[in-house]
Amino acid sequence: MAENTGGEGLLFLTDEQLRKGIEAMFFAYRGFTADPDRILETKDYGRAHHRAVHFIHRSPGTTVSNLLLILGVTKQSLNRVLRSLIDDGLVRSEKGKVDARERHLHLTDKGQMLERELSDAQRARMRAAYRTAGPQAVAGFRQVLEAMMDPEMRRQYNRLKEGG
Amino acid sequence: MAENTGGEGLLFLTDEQLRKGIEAMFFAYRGFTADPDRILETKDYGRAHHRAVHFIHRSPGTTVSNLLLILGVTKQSLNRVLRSLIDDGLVRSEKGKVDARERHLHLTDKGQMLERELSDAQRARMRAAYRTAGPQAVAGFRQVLEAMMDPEMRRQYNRLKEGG
DNA sequence: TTGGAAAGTCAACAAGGCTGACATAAATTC
DNA sequence: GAATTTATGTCAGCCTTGTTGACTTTCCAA
Repeated sequence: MAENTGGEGLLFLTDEQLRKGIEAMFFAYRGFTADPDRILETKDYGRAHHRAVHFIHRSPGTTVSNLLLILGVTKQSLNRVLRSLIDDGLVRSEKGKVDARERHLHLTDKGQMLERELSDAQRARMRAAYRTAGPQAVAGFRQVLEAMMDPEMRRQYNRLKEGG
Repeated sequence: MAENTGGEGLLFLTDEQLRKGIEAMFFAYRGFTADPDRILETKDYGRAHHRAVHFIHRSPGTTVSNLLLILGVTKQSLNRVLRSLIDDGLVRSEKGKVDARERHLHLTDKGQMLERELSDAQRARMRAAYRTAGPQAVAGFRQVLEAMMDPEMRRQYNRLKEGG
């Protein structure tokens, strides 16, 4: 079957093409989470912990509210996860100095270690995929993903993208 | 910040680049599931039902074992979902003619209707993203996703890709 | 000083994963 | 033909991670 996904600028969006994209997202996301999941399992954490650790690492000193926005879960759900990370000494929560209602979140050294382990694994897979596909494919990959986001999430993504 | 994701064939895989890819996957997957999730909510189904319906539609007459392979869950987990779909008259389960131990799964008309509704929504978003990003980006998108899959999942994906 | 925002907590619930144990029918092997 | 294996289904119980609702404490700002 001729794929016709080439760069000739034609529209080619058959249902078949779109379905393949949908299934690619499904199977790829499984791969994407597989390595961290294996690590987390050995440590009695889950994906929710990974996400929190990732974004705290990404934006040290971020507040709970901000994290809620990014993760898109309820504070009760996030709190449960943060609670265990704080109790286990991976995350430090500090009262804000300008606004003392806010809690600013940081990874401890122990938290950094877990983050490192998880992101090393995830980056390794991403790196391998990027190498296999090549730079041009990577640019396209990012473009399509970005276009697939909800506008609000795209805002969050771009905010993070430019160091912040 | 110069992005340097262009097509000049150099290696550019900084941790920063990889992190962006990781976050793009995270946020994009949220968008990817958002529309079906909204529809499913109104019908008291979840993502697990969507996945079952999708792959039964995709491979009519598929067996329970095959579905287990593709979805990567336990039979107990799948059974709970199939049970409700069968009881609600969306899926028909038939004893195999050559091997009567197997159950062959089909969508009923009602099941086809739900599948249509869900996939229309998901395709609409995918189509919009593809249009925005352009054909060349789409090819790259698919290449990277494919490279990101576990080998076993890539096999499943390719099996499905070529009608079947 | 009071209203509302930020955060935390308790309780209860649901979806959808998981394991383990067991049942049944049918196919396959010995 | 008997024994074993395979495909499926089901019961029971557990876990994670999401949800809603109610309530409190803290504290900024009008």
